[in-house]
Amino acid sequence: MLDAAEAVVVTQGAVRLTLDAVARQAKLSKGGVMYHFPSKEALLQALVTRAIERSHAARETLLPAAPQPGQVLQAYVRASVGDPLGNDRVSGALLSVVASDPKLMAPVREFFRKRLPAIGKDVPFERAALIHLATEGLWLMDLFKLSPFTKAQRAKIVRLLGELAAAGGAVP
Amino acid sequence: MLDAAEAVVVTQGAVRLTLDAVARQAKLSKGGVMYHFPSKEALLQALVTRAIERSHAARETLLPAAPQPGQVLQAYVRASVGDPLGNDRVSGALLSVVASDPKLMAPVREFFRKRLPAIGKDVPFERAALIHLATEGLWLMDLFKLSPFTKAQRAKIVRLLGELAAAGGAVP
DNA sequence: ATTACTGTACCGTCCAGTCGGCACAGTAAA
DNA sequence: TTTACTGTGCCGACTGGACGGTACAGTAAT
Repeated sequence: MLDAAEAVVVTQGAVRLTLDAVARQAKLSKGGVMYHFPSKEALLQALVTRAIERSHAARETLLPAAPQPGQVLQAYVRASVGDPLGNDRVSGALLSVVASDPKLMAPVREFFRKRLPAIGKDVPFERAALIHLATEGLWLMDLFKLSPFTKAQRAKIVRLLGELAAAGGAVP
Repeated sequence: MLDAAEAVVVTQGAVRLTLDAVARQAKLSKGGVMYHFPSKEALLQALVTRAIERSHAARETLLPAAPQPGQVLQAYVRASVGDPLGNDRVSGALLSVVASDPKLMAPVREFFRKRLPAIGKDVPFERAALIHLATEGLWLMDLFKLSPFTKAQRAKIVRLLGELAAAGGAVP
C-alpha cells in the first residue's frame, strides 16, 4: 500500500499523488485506501516515516563494523549520492509533496538536525559541514534534475567527497 | 503584478499561489490578471524569467571591476548564501511551484547548466564543483528550512566557502 | 476609439473526504 | 446444524469546495 503510493509519486510526480491514483496502483478502491489511512495526511506521514527509516538503514549497511574516523561520514556520502539517480527518487519526490506542510516537515527537520552531529563526530566541524553540504547539494540537484555535471564529472566529485571524508586530503 | 505574485508565494506558500490570490494581492480582479497573462503558466514563466535575471544581477553587483582568479566564484557564494534567509525566498518558493512542470523547469535547468562554467572558469574544476555544490546545498537547505546550523556555525561556513573560492586555502 | 481594467456569472475538472452497503469469516447460542 | 449476529475489509456513488479558465457587459481614463 505504501509501496503503491511510492510508485505513484515516482512515476506520476508529486502533484499527481492523489488518493485515487494510490488506490488504482494498489488495485483497491479509494474507499479501501481510506479504510487504512483516515486521511491523506496520515498516509503522507507514514511515507515520511518509512523514508527516514530507510535512509538510516541505507547508511548503516555501508558502515564497517569498527568505523575509523571519517568512515561514518564516508558511508553517509556513499549512501546519499553514490548511486546516481538511484532508488532514492522516492525521498526526493516525497520531499516536494511534503515541503508545504509544516506538520509533515517536522520529522524531516528533526532528521536533518540530527544527521550532521551523527556523521561528523570524529571529523573537524568545518570539513564535515562542507562535505555534508556538498553531498546534500548534489542530492537535491539530482532530485530537481538540475545537476550540470556529466557522468564522469559526477563520478569524480563523488570520489573526491569520499576521500575528503575518510582520509583528510586537501581540496585540489 | 509580478511583485504581487511573489508576495503571495512567499507569504502564503507555493500551493496557495492561485490566480485569485494574486488578484487580491495586486488589488485587481481576476479578469484583470487574465488580461495581462493569458494563463497561469504564462505568469509562472514570467516569474521564472525575472528570478533568473535577478540572480544574475545579484552576482554582478558583487563583482569587482577586474576580478582576480576565484573572485567570480566568491561573488557567487556571497550572492547565494551571504545573507541568511534573505530576499531570495522568492526563488526558493518559486522552485517548488515550478518543479513539477518540465516546460517551466527548462530555463531553470539551462540556468544551472551555465552557472558552473561561468563562475568556475579560473578555478580548478574539483574545487569549483565542491564549492558550488556546498553553496547550492546550503541554499536549498535554507529553502526547505532544513539547515541544522546555528547562526554562528552558518556564518563560519559561509566565510570558509568564500575563502576557499578566492584564496585556495586548504580545508581544515 | 483604444486601452486597461471591473464585476459577475458561469463551466468543467479535480480532489479529499463521507456514507451506505456488500461479502465474508468467525462465533456462539438454540 | 441452523440461525443470528459481529467485525473486518472493501466498494462505489456522491458531496462540496477549490481552482483554472471563459464570456461578456460596463466603465473610466487617454
